[in-house]
Amino acid sequence: MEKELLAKSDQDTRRRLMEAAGPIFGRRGFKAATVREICRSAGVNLAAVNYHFGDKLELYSMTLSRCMQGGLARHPIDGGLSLTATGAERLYAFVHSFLQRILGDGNPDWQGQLLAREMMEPTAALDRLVEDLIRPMFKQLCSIVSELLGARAKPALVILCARSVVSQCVFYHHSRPVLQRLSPQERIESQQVQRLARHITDFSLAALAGIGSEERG
Amino acid sequence: MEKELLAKSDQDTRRRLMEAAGPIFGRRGFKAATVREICRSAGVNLAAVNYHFGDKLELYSMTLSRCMQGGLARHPIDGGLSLTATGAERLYAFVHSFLQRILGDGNPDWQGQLLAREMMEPTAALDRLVEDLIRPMFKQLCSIVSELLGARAKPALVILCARSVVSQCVFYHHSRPVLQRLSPQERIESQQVQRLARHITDFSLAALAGIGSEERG
Amino acid sequence: MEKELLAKSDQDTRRRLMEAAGPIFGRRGFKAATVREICRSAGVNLAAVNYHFGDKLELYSMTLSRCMQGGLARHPIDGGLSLTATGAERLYAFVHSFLQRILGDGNPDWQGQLLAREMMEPTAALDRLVEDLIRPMFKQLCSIVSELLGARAKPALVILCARSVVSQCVFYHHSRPVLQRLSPQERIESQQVQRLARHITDFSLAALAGIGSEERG
Amino acid sequence: MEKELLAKSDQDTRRRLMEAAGPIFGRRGFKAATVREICRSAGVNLAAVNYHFGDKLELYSMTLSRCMQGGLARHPIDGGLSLTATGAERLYAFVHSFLQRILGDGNPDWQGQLLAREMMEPTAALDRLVEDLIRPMFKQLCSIVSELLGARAKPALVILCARSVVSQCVFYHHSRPVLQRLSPQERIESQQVQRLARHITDFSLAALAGIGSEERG
DNA sequence: AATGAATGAGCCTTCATTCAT
DNA sequence: GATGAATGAAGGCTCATTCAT
Repeated sequence: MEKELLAKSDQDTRRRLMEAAGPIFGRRGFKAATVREICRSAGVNLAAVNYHFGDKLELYSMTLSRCMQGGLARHPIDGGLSLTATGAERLYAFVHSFLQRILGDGNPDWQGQLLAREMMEPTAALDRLVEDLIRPMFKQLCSIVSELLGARAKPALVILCARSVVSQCVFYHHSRPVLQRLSPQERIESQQVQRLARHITDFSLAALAGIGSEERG
Repeated sequence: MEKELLAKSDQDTRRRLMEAAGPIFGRRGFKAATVREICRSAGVNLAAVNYHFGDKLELYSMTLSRCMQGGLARHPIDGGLSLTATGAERLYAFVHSFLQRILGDGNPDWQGQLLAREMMEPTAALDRLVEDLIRPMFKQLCSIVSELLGARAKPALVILCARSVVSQCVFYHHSRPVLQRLSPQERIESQQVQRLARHITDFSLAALAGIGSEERG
Repeated sequence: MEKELLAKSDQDTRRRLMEAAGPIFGRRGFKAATVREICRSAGVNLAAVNYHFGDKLELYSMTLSRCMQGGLARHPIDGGLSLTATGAERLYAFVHSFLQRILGDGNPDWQGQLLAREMMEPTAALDRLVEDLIRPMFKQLCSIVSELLGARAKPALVILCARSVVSQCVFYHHSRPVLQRLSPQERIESQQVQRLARHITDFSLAALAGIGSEERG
Repeated sequence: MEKELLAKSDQDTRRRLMEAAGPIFGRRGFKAATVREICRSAGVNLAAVNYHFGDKLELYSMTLSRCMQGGLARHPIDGGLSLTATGAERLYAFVHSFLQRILGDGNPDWQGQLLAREMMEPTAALDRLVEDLIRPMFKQLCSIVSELLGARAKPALVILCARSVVSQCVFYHHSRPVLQRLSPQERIESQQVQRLARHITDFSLAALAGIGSEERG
């Protein structure tokens, strides 16, 4: 009856479980992650997952949605730019904050992995993820691209170009194991984020400046 | 007697296993796929995997490399270009054959999924895959990019630009579920491959034409 | 309801497993014994071994050490001798309790077989067995031998003589099948234990009295 | 059709199998030894065991009986002593040749292990082993003991004493793993055979000289 | 006569889940 | 409300054996 005095004070078992589940689901994937490992990591009883969440899948869903909300809160889409920023500045800000989110140091990438897995092997949770998080972000990028394209900004071209920009960012996350093997000496880490953001921005600015203005030979 | 009329047409248990393993590993991933399901699907005995491949990982490894070699055979990197092709033509050929390999073909999507999974969650098989297939392909792209950059082709820049090109291609595969939800009306299928290849090439050509020659404002 | 009437009388699955494991490991050996047979014999679920012991080897290890401790508890090394006992009395007590342990008791032969197997074909469990149980027992025998040798008790000789004593005891167990075939009419059973203990003690006392004092002819 | 020219010339596959089977059965035991390992070691096809011997058990039986015959041929029971040898000399010769057989260097003990296993877990083959090999050897030892006991040589005492002698020899084989752990620094190898034979003989001679002549107090 | 290929039974282990306090 | 104990289903793998040349 003095249980409340212990660290595992009653109801926060739920919270501990979700905090432990995030990295493990992220690293291992839904199937390969085990309830045992999560419970051990959370320091709770093996039966706690079924008791608090019913089953493994429900714990996964909860973890995923909590992860989304957290990511959105920590890295606002517009990175706190002034309204007078140029298109190039806004593009750099977008790219840099995107890279920061998926390559950054604080949380060791499990959030990125968790979302990336969900994107490859979608569950019902992906629909909400797209509407709440991804679509707003993509619309913002489209407006930046649109501004940079100026008169050439037809809707179809804007979307294609926005995809070209964002693809360069996610590439460094999705393909990281391949990149590490192709260039073992290069460290794709947080110190490199600036350099990568600079290149992606430059590449994209040049592309946006040139595309559509001349006919292809 | 001659043979059984349908199953086990020759002594091709090995081939049957690999053909059955591809889609299953692709759909489920290495861990979640079961040897039992693969054997059932191949119509062979459960122990056949051990006999022919030693263990599950080796079967996976073989399947993976056969999958990529098959893709390369059907869509050679240079798409049958003449030696007099311009840099722009070679870039288009590269991009188009790449997209064809991962989006086109009759085969559903299991080949793409298989490779995408391996890149996100590498097993021991990735090392061989990178050395045997990815690195040569990447080097070829680097030579194209280098030609297009001309005098500005410093090694570091060439690599970054090659990544920017290839990232736009893989994006359409890795992020397909997200794209389908962002633009439900758009059908990202083999008919679209030409249009996408055209855009990626144009975007990249413009970028390669402009990058490094002028300072960013 | 109270409980089930017969099986699973308490929460003694652990104990039931160890009791079932003893005879089976003894009869079949570690490798040939199967977890399935042990669980069936114990009336518990197949996964209980993993839950309670981690794996088969740990169950074996526990069974082994419990078996030897049980034997020691039933037949203490010094057989309840007074402190004023002579060396000859202590030697007889040692030999008699040793034989009782491996030949006597109601239990059939599985305890002896279990230990004999482990000594011939050691697993990781033997190390612990030697340190915890065999070495103390051997040291006790050495002290008895040392007392009987008196002034001739050089360390090397003490060890060799102690081995000579203990070897005569274990022989009746290890070589039982051969002895039964050599002397079919003789019943090597618990009734004979006293007679055998008497011979081994006499033989060893005479040896210890004579060895080292005279040159061999 | 030129198969006869190869090393695996036709029929000696049988011989190769039996030669390979001996050490493997000896080291691992019947159950733990695998047909695969034996065939690989013999350099023959996996199916050869079943083809030549019907099954694994028959190969084991053949190997065992061949091993017995070989052991008998190499180490004659009486070690080539002159007929004028004293009892003490004959006892030493017996002990030394016995130890040589089970601890000696030439064949790395697999024969001893094979026989020891058969003694602990007898199959039908043990009967023959006892009659052909062990009983003659034991009778010879009895005659030596009888000579040394002189007037005290009652049949029952002779047998008990002969067992006490032989038990000290086999002990160094059966309990070798325990001895290695009890005295890790001591190397129980062929160089030691002489020293051990000397001790066992001295111990036994002293015992035989003293036993039965005086009453135990 | 001899073998590469294939098989089915069985092994130990792991898993998410449920039960009985 | 929360947990240690127990469970049944399944997984990958190994084995001796048989089949089809």
